[in-house]
Amino acid sequence: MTEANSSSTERIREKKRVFLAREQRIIDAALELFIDQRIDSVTVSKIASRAGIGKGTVYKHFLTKNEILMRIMLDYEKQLSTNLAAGIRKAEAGAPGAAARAYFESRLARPELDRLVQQLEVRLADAQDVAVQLEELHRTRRSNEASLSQMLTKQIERGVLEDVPTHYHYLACWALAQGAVELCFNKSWNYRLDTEKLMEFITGIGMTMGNTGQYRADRGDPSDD
Amino acid sequence: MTEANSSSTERIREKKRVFLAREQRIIDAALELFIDQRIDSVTVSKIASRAGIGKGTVYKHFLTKNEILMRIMLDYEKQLSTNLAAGIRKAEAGAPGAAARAYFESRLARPELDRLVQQLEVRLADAQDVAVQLEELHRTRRSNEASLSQMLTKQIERGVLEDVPTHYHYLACWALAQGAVELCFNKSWNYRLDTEKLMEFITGIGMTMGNTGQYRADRGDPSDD
Amino acid sequence: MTEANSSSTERIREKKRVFLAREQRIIDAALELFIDQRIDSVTVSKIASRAGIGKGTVYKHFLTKNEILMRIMLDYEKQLSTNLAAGIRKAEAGAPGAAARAYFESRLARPELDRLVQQLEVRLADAQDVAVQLEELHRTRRSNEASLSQMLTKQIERGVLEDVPTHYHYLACWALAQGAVELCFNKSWNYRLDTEKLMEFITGIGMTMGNTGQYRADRGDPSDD
Amino acid sequence: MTEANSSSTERIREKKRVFLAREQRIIDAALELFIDQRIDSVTVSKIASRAGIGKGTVYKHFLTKNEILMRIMLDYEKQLSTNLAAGIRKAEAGAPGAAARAYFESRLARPELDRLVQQLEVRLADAQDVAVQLEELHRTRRSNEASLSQMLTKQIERGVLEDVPTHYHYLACWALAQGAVELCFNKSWNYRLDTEKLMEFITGIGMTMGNTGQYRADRGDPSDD
DNA sequence: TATGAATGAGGCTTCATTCAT
DNA sequence: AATGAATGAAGCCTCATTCAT
Repeated sequence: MTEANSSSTERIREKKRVFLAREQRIIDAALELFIDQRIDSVTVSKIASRAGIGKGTVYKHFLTKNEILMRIMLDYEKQLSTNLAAGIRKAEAGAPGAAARAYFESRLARPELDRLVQQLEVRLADAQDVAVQLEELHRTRRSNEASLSQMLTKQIERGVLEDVPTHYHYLACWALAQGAVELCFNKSWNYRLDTEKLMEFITGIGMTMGNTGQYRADRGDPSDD
Repeated sequence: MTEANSSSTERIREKKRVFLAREQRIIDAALELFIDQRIDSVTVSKIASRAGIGKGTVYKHFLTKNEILMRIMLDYEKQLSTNLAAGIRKAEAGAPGAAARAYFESRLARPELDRLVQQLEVRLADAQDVAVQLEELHRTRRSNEASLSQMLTKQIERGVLEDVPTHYHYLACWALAQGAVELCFNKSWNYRLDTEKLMEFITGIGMTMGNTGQYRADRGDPSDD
Repeated sequence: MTEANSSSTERIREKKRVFLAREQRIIDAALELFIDQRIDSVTVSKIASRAGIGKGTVYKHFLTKNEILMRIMLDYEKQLSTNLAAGIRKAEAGAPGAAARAYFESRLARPELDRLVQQLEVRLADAQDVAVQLEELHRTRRSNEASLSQMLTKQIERGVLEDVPTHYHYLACWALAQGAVELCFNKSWNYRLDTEKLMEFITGIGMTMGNTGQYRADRGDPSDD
Repeated sequence: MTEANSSSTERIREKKRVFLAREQRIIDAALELFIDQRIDSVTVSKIASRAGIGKGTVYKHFLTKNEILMRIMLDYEKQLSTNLAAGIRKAEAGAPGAAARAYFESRLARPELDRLVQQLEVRLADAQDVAVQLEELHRTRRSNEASLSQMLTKQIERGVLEDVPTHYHYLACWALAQGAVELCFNKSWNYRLDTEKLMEFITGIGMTMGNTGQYRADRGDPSDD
């Protein structure tokens, strides 16, 4: 019996594993398509076909097309959140600017993905389905604010940062990162080929923006951290 | 005959005037709708109806729907370009940061419009029709680069700005402005109500970003300029 | 100018006429299909194709498929209501049973249509679109109740009908007519070929049901009325 | 061996019992769902899930979804048939109207179920699968006609009923019952709350419809029979 | 010249049924 | 034997664009 049980349990686990793997295949297929082509030219049919499954199967995993988009956003946000948290810890351990650096590097690591998520968010803004999940996403995002504020308050007290509401600092960061990502793809400018150095320059700005100027934050080689 | 000629000429002119006025009405109607509601819920029908004309008439003015979007972008870009040029002149007349300020203020004057144009650009990126016009738009944009570079080079020589390629400076500006606009509408953050002050703070950053720190750029009351 | 005006007016009228004619063609096509085959095997595509127009055109006339069904119901109900009203007038003019006869004859004139409407009603019962129109239909129906009640009250006072709430009488009528229609199509029974006489028999019952028995209502030749 | 055999037989029987019990669970689940919600919103999935089994298992019991519907109809018809037979026996034992009463009471006992069966029948009318079973259902129904006719003939001879073909009498009954059931659910009328009394009134009509008027059939307390 | 009715490709979603495990 | 993931046909609806009047 024990053997039978364990084998049955294992089979169930195996099934779950396969199921989740297929779900990931759908996500991956969607991602590839979204990055390859215009968002609204990506249809459920194309996603299914690229994932190598039938159209109907997609709906075993996601209730609506929007849920696929949502899932991509949530996955991305989770990763970003983790990286930011690590950066905040470093910053509190005495490396001012580490949080900003972590944030920028995380978002600029795969700018095409970051940009995709930005665009998905616009598209899902008014979607009735996934409205709940979207609100949850926003809440998740805001949940980082507390620790950010705490860290920034300390730096303001130490005179490193300008004495403005803490959210001025991190929202400015958000904005610059957002724009930096967009910059990577803007047809007007991307004929420039030194994107990497440019992004480093911008990251540097992100790390020192709002500084009082009494101290210069470390803008040395990123590999320092 | 002369009279007849002139009256005929006038009649033609009048016709042209009416025609152009209607074209503007179409653009205005489209703009209002785009800002009011989700971009892809704006149909040619709605535009025509709000402009007070028939759907078919729209196609006497624009070959495709995309051309309307294109036109909105071009009009906006032209205005922005004018404002920036004025800023550059001021900057060369001895007000470092004036160009950046002009740029930020121009884009942040009607952030909803700026954002709309950003989104339209994404949407038109791969459109086959209007591809030519899009390229023209990009060229227009780049045409400011020469004067910007000239101005920035001077500031670098004077030691005001970091000695990096000039486009680093203005692209960072572009990015921050881009993100600032997006910030105004992001659902995660816009529960903040002091948008105006925040935008001022960011404008200040935009004006000093990339500064060497030897000099502090004017960040005083905007009305100073 | 007058001529121009009148010709323009006429042209507009002509257009309206053509438009309405096409609308009727859609209704007719739908009706034919609904009567020919199972209700849910009738698709918008089929309707359009039988009406000789494109699928999209249907949606110029009706917002949803359900609105087509609704329209069929409303048209039918209007006719029925008119006929019933005439019957009530006759009854009040001294022909007891005339109302019931009018009602039965109206519904049994085209039983396949009456049955279709019954089925459509079931199908539309929970439809979110057309919910308003459905409620209106119900109100229209009920609006006949007042005059029916008045007439029946008189007959009760004269001792012709049993002294029960007036709606017992007309609802019983409704039920019998409803069932009679269904009877015409029931596969278990319709091997009988004397449908006409059977319906006459049932109409007779409808006219006398609820009678006290003191008087025998006229059940003679229908052409008497 | 005998023991082994008997135990094996028992095991087979047990299996059969379990199998049939599950089949009943499927039927019951389907019934509950059909009565709860719109017919076409009931899917095989829902049925299986409410029956507490897997979707695939349903297809071990029924070849198609339609067969489930068919089974519901057959079960219902069987019950109705039994009740009617009892009524006929009573009528022949001297209680004219007992058959009609039995029929009405049987159908009006659970009008929602009766109505469901009516609707299922419409839906299955042209189904290719179950066509055979449907024909069988019709035959079952008709099989009552012989005894009904016999009984009615006697009553016609006794002058109780009008001298028309016997099927006129029972088909009129069928029609009234059919309509009465529909009446219970019609949205236009069901704001009335005295359904029970109304149904009694209609049952009374059903019992006397087609009577010559020389005798008044018993319309007293139902519990008399 | 202005119009708007007509079009139909194409998008999303549902669900009865199959079949490998 | 029981399961439920996979399938894909088919339905409804939208909307940019055309063209006859």
